[in-house]
Amino acid sequence: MPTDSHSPARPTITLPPRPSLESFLSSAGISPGPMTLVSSFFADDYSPSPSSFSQLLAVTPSPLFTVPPGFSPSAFLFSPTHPQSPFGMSHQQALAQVTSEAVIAQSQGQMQIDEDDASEKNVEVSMFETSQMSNNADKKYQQPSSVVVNKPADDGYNWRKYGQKQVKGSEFPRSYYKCTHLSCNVKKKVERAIDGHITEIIYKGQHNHEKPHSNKRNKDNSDSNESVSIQPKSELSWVGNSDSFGKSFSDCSISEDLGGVDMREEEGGDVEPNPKRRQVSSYVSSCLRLALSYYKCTSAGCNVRKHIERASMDPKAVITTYEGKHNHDVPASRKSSHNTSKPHKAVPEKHPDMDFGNSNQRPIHLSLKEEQIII
DNA sequence: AGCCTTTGACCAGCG
DNA sequence: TCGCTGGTCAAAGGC
Repeated sequence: MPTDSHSPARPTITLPPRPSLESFLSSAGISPGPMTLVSSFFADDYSPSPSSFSQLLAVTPSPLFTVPPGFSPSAFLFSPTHPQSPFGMSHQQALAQVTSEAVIAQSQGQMQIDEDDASEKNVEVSMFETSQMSNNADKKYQQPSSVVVNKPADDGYNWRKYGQKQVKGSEFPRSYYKCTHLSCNVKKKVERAIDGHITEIIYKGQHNHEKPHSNKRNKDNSDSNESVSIQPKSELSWVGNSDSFGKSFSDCSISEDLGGVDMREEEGGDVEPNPKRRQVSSYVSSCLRLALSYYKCTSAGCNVRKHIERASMDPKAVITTYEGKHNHDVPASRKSSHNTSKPHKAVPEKHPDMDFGNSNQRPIHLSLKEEQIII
């Protein structure tokens, strides 16, 4: 049994500053600071009818960047209705650029594991759709597509599925893939949400080769309608239903209060909500909210609720909103995912999602989550 | 023909 | 030791 078959610590990966990303953000007047790159994912199979599948990038408060004064979220939200950003970059291009940053970092082992600072500025990456996005972002965007649930995310490499396992607490199995490249031992696990969307891709090992060129199979992947929607995996347990997924999202009635979308800092946070953050928050809240699915924290006595919604400004964007504050600590087994100093095993859960530890809930959180890179 | 997915069985780790 | 669970193997079949 190879040593990498064990469950090692799942360190939080910190994306190092990368020039292209920085320049991209700086072009928007965004400087490094407490901000988060938020991504809402288009999810076609949420839709009752086939439609395009892509991704939406937005920026909301996060530990990574700061919204400058005068920042206009509407100017930074990329959507099909705002295909061209103020930075001369379509949202697809922006997506491609940002996501490719992550993939490059992953593939080159450049993600830095910063255990000491992980909670403050980590970017957890859970999705890799990037090379395909990079290459075919615009094209993909225009193409109708449906999610092919049985295929892994195309990250540019070729994978062979070698196993599938029913994961406790999930209706969907976990799939195991190996890189098909000769002598490359990279593996990945693909976990899926109850709705069939990929929620987490865990890479194990590093590719010792370049990404394959467009061979037939790869081309097929690239040109296929395959896409995935990935939501950051929850650190808490949630119950709920997704029955409302797929509901019509043509109207944009906003009736819920926006208290749950207050952008606040992590627990302990001292932090006064940045007006500009609120701007983002309010914008997202008032313009994008369409209830799709509701989840409730399974912890006894905890009334925190999570809404997964489709953005009205773009029906393919999925927005997660948290309502309330956890009155309990993060379950120990899940805490360990933040405590990268100790190995831990994956924790079964009923639904994928994100959490913010014991912190105040954030409405939207784009968490690019890279589980582990084992050399 | 080659590569892939599927699927049941097997193995190891852990409580 | 036993049962549970996650990870892997490998045969079978499909594309």
